[in-house]
Amino acid sequence: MDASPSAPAATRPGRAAPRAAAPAGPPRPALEAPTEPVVPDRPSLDGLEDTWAARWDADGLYRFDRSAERAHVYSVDTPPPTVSGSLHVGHVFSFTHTDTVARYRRMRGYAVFYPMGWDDNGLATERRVQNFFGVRCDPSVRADPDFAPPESPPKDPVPVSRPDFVQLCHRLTAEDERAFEATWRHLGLSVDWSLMYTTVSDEARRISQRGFLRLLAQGHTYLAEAPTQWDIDFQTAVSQAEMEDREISGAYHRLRFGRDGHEALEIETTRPELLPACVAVVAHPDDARYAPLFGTSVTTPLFSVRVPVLAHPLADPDKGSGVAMVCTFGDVTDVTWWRELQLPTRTLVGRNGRLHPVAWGDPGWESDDAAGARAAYGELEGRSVTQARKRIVELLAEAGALVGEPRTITHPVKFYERGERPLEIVSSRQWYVRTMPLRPRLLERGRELRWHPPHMVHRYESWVEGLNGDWNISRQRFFGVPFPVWYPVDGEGEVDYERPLVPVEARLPVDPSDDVPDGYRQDQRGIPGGFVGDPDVMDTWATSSLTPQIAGRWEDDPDLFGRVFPMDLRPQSHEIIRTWLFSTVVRSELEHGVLPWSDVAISGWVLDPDRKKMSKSKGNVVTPMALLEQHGTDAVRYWAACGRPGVDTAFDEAQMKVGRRLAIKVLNASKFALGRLAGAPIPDAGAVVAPLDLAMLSGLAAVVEDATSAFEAYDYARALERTETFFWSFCDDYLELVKTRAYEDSFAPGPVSARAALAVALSVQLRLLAPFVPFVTEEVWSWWHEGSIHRAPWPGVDELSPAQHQGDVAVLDMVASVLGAVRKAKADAQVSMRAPVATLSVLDSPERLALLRQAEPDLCDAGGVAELVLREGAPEVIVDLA
RNA sequence: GGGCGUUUAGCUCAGUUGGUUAGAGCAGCUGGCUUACAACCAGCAGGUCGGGGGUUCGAGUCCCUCAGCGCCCACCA
Repeated sequence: MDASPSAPAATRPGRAAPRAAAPAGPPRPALEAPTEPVVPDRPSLDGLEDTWAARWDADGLYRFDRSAERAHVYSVDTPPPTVSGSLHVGHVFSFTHTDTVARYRRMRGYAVFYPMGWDDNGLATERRVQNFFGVRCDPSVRADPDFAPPESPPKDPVPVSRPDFVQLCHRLTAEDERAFEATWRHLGLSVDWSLMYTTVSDEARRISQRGFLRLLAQGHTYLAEAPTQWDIDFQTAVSQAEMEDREISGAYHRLRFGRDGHEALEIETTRPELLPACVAVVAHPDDARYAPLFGTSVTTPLFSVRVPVLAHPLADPDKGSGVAMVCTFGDVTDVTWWRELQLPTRTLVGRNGRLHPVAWGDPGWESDDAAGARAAYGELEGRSVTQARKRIVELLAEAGALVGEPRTITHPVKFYERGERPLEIVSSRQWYVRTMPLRPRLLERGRELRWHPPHMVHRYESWVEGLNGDWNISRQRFFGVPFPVWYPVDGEGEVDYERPLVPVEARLPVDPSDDVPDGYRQDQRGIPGGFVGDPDVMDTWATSSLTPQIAGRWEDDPDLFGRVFPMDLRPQSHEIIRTWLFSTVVRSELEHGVLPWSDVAISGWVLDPDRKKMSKSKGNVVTPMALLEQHGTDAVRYWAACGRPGVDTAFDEAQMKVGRRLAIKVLNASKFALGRLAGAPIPDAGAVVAPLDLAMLSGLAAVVEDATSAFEAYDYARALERTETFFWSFCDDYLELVKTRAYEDSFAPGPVSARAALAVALSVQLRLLAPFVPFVTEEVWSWWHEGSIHRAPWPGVDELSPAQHQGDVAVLDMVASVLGAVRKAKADAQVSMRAPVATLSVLDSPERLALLRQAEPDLCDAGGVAELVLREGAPEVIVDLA
């Protein structure tokens, strides 16, 4: 509701009581007096984007006022788009939603902190750089001071050094970012470009590294050698949040395990190639079939390795034969069994996805037939997982250890979301953030957040509840934020991972592959008694989880940070709740002990007309700039703003055409209204006395209240819908009804009332529409105001006084319905709407006729009615055309 | 397997605590150059509100159940 202290909390019969006192907001901006209207002869939408975007920039219109106190600040944790190509229509959609909210808050008087960031850190960028230039990062290549990328991408990628590769990343992202910014300006996003940040900048790297060091100092992060989900193509570890299931085809292979003096034990597996890595077989503790075997051992075929038969509740009696073989590591269940049953480790698959050499017969690789195992493994070693699978099936069949034919199935397998081959689990050393102990707290925090729409909280909760391990933040990649850590090398040349060397915060950002830890010299790198730098970079989310801190310049500018953090709004799409939203909550909780924002607004996806998510791979992506130029920005924004919060919305050019019509209507209706106001001082709302005018303003007051409460609830779409509906009936009915009276060259109360009502109604409606169609409303506002509409106050019902106390909406409704009957009669008679009506007879109740009497002349003028007869009777309208 | 959302006119969608004959836009059809707007205006037609059951004086709205579609999560041998 209106926060202005001058706004009377008036209650009227039949209207809901004012809502509970709004939280202390900023003072309402003053509404400047209009100037003499100057209306173009032929108003047009063409070129408005360029004109006004340049003007807003020159005027610093959206500059954040950093002197504002926290209670008067509205801060937005804008999602930084990934710089790996181009923006798409989904960005336009969701960023428009946020922009309408930011514009609303600004008009409410808030100092809006609305930055833009570019996420140019990470694998997506590496991939784009590789393809764009035709290069491949090879850390073993030495940096070339005269390095230049190939003129055009060659067939075979050119290996380049890590520093040169990173330079190319910077170069390409900088180009992309310029194009992105141009698109956003054309879209009219009201961001403060002086707050722009990138996730690979020195500032972002400093904050990211500082955040890591704080986690380390407080024991929230640790280094561990452990089974790790590994992408064999990208050659990097992957966290749970970056994994997805894909249904692929596989096959059950039934294998025969030897038992001394007994019939063979049959087990089924989809990964027979991991048989050499088998460390146990398990069955369910309650499975009577296998209970006698618990505690005994069986022997693997081909490799003759004795493995124990163990009981574990995760074994499913209904799956396969009810016995599973445990390998290190075939899947995450193997990891669980390995950990909980304290099984030995026999790793097979290397980081390149091939089976590495194994010392059969040595400790850890004992076999009853080491020579046989060596021979069998010789057929597999060096092969890829799929090749090895094919070969071992042949070997098993030859050995008579394969029962029947493999049964083809389709089953879900874990993939890296960007990857092309199934993830393998390898043992590796990684940095982890302790999220598991935090889960109950994180669930509480999730419930404290205000979610828009509310049901999105379920996605967060199911994610947190389903976490199965701490957050792995190490990535074995090149273009990212390095870990600010070195390790001492002892006299034997062994790296001591237990005592990492860290820099003081004042040194950040550092690159440990280039910089030297305090107390060491560069020539001690990699030698006994010296040091080595941590070779990895952080997970992209380890940096992106700090966007509130980066945008708010945490520690670098404490005054600013104190005014914007915790932030008010996190806008984002639902697909990254488990990554960006979750990780941001984690970091804020660990570092600051608070939620990073009070509200989160989740936008839906843009679907193509076939109801599929729009994506590049389907080739159905329309570039935003082309769209904006074709339909006009306001039209595209209108389409976007019609998409309900959190609801997937069809890409619909027809809806953009509707938006364009609305924008044109705003021009034309304004031209009409303001044309009547030229040449004399514009009367204010106090001059509105005609019942029809008061009725219209009363209706508008209800729209203002509705639009305001909708925006407060982040339902921009409802605010637009209510405003738009009113605006069209305002044009179709009210403007037609008052046209004649407003044209009258007179200062009698009637004509003055009409002109005052037009001025007030236009002013209020333009401001209600400004967050949605910022260009056309600014254009029209400029015809009769000095300043920008986007710094004008959001309308309050007090502006429509005294109308809200005296108006009766029923007057306008009644008159409009009779006018509608007149129009229908003319349409039925196939005559012009201008055709005269000799006699218009209205039969109705005395009460309704009384409503009509209050606007008799307006009705007759609008309908071309010569004689109006009002009679009591059963409701009927008789139109007697001349 | 668990969960969330969704299903209203040919299409895209409103429908806020249950309350007259269920609304809008687009597309369609019929007319109209009307000094704000022909990039316009007026009018018409079009729906057993996914199926079934229940609560109620009254259900698109609340409850149960089934189905379709979409998504999220899951230990996937």
